[in-house]
Amino acid sequence: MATGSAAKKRPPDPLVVLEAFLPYRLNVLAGLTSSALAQIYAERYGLSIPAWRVIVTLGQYELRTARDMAPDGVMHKSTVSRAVSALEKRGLVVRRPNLDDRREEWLALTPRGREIYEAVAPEALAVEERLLSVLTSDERRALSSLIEKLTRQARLLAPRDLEEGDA
Amino acid sequence: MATGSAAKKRPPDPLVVLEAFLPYRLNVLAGLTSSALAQIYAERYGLSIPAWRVIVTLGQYELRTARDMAPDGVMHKSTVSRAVSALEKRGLVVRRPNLDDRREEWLALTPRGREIYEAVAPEALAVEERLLSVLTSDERRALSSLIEKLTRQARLLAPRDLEEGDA
DNA sequence: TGCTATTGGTTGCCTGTGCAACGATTGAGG
DNA sequence: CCTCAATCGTTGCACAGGCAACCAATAGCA
Repeated sequence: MATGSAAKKRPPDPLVVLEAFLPYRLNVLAGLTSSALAQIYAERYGLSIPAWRVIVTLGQYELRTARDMAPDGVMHKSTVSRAVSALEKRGLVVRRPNLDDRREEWLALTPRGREIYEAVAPEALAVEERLLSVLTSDERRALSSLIEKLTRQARLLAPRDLEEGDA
Repeated sequence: MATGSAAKKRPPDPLVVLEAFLPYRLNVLAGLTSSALAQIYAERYGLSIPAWRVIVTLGQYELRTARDMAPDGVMHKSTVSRAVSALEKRGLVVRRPNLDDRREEWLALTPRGREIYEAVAPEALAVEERLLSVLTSDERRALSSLIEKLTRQARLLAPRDLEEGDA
């Protein structure tokens, strides 16, 4: 009772309503924002998502190793590796050996790489701002907090085998 | 001033801080929730994400065409087509011709398909609930509203060429 | 009735990426 | 010093999925 009309024909009351299902909605939203962004960094600068992330990280930190690009296993080692190779081939990134530990290599933007970074970054921020423009400052703060809480929780539920982990 | 230490060496103040960039955060969150869910429907039932969506949609609507599976271009025609083929081969879905328009076909779950649906759906909902368990009811409502606003806006910014559109 | 445009769905091709195995280097312990 | 385990990064393999060309069926229009 209270479930509305009882047994119209066969469907035993939908268990999952896809359009209301959080993981689905998050995937759709993330996909749409990626599409919006891709218009900038893919179509205009020929960057893939991993490449874009490498560029931004190097723009942010100046000097990093490939390992640092996937802090929490967001990107796979192999994905980073290939993105870096491609960027190196295009002359946007250089590798320099780390003499203290020759297993890893330092990565940095070349001048041309930084040029691109400085061109793309503001445009990307503009897209973000256009996205957020439908929210008030309070809503933005709430959004940020919600994303953080959910991300923390999702990390607990997701399989841990994304490389070693804690400690 | 107020920006902290001024010019340590070269980096001209990071333009984009990846960890604070909304599209990035959304992608990470969506990826993690997908991983958490995949443990259920992939590892335990051998379903891909598209297959899972087809199953859920048919569990919800009982009778749909392949076209209906991608209401807003979230999934590609070809993706749906291949997912349906695979499910048909496994005997979880059947096709029946639509005599009114023989271009399209009706899709429905077989009894075995519905069995799986009824087994997977509650588990998927449980994962969703575990995710949401860190939020209060107020926060859940806020989240839902924020996702909807952002999705609507993102749809405006994303390239429209995902099939025809408006009208 | 014929002719063209549109739509639902399939398939070949190509790219991107996860996985696992590997080589190179380092660190720990006897 | 030597050996074994762990770590950074690369690469071959396989598969998923986007794109575009295509087929079949329908609709619009003369």
